[in-house]
Amino acid sequence: MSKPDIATSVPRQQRAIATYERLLESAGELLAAHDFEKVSTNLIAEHAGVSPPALYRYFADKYDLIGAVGKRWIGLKDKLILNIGTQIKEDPDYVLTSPMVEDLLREMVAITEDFTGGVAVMRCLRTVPQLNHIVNESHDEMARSLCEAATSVHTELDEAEIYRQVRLSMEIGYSAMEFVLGDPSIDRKTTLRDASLAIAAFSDLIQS
Amino acid sequence: MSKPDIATSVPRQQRAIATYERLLESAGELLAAHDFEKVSTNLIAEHAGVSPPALYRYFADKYDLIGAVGKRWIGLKDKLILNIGTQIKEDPDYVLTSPMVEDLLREMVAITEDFTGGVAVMRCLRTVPQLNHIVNESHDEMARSLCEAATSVHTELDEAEIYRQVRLSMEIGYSAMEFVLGDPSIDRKTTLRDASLAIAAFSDLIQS
DNA sequence: TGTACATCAGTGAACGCGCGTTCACTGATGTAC
DNA sequence: TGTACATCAGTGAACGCGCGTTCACTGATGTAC
Repeated sequence: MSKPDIATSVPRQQRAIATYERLLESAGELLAAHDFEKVSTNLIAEHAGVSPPALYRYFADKYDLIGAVGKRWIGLKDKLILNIGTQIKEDPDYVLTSPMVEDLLREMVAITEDFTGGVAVMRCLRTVPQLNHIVNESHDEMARSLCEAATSVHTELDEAEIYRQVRLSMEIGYSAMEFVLGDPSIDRKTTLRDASLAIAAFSDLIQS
Repeated sequence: MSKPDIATSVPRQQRAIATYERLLESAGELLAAHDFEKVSTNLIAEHAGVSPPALYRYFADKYDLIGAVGKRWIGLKDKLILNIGTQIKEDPDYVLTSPMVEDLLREMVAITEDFTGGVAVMRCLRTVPQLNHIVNESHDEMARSLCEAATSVHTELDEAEIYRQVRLSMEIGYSAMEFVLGDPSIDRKTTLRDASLAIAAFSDLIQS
């Protein structure tokens, strides 16, 4: 699924794995420094120290490459959410509160800042039509997962309604992250607290 | 300011005004049907029934043209916000409530749907780096305006804090609009209500 | 009211550019005997 | 342990394409006398 083109191959030799990794890193570094449209395949290859055709051995096209970078970042972020689902299932008395949502947002912001080019990657996942499905699929998967965990423990909850609430929470969380990461002059702590209060205001999963 | 290049001119003759308007309309119609990157200047000109160079009489470049479309839409949206500022100033007892915010969001959604290519225009204002400043300037201007209105009437409010809250409200409102406009399967009414509750949860301007 | 003239509006053809991508190829690596 | 061979990894050069934009020009409009 992540390798749509049968012509692309998975790196096997050490040298190949190193090249693959350098391509991903280069894409991240270049996205951090330039607008998406300036980051061409030729530039990525050059920055990675390989010739342009080398890129097409591992990636079907430009979007497949940038998408692979995006999936790495989004995977880190998703792990935090999946953890919450696990805790809900394991402990029937587990309750989410808005400070916990605030911590979650802060951790996600930290992950994004640690990830090379993370802020730019986050932006262009939302921004580039060909990459959009990656965010949508992740949000959908995460919402389903949380939803399934919550309704399996609290059977009185309406699944469709919880799903909708979680999806909206993710949209709000994502935009709050983009807001604080995009404008360093914003009071980050207060803004993330407000965003968590905002989410708590309508979510049945969060104790107010 | 909206005509950065001195070589571009304002349309004077009736024929010219018609051409100018057709270019804006064409851009909107094409954005509604195709991804931003597929909407080229040549395509816009063709769709408007003029030759490509005609476009450069009125617009410095592609972004100036798309930006002009964006400013039209954003101007309609901003009028609603400015109205609220006016009401705050005129009536010292005027209080905002979350249902009022919900109505505001609904009106903005309606305006966007009525505007040709509005949903696409909204997206690419956020999406295209060269157009980003238009949204940022509008949000900043609107936040300042509301802030000034509120603090002139309620002098106990902290201006910087109110500004931050209003900016965050706008980010959340914008993303809620993108969410419901981008996915027709979402329960629109409930989601806009939740978004208004979310905003009310942290805003000192809104009575809870 | 008619005409001369300045300015405005729009055209046809072509441009340079950099993009993503492909081709035919060479060199590197790993493996079987 | 050495060698032959298959496969993997990466290269140099070039491609077609469509983009945004410009140039030198013609035709349309409005205005002054």
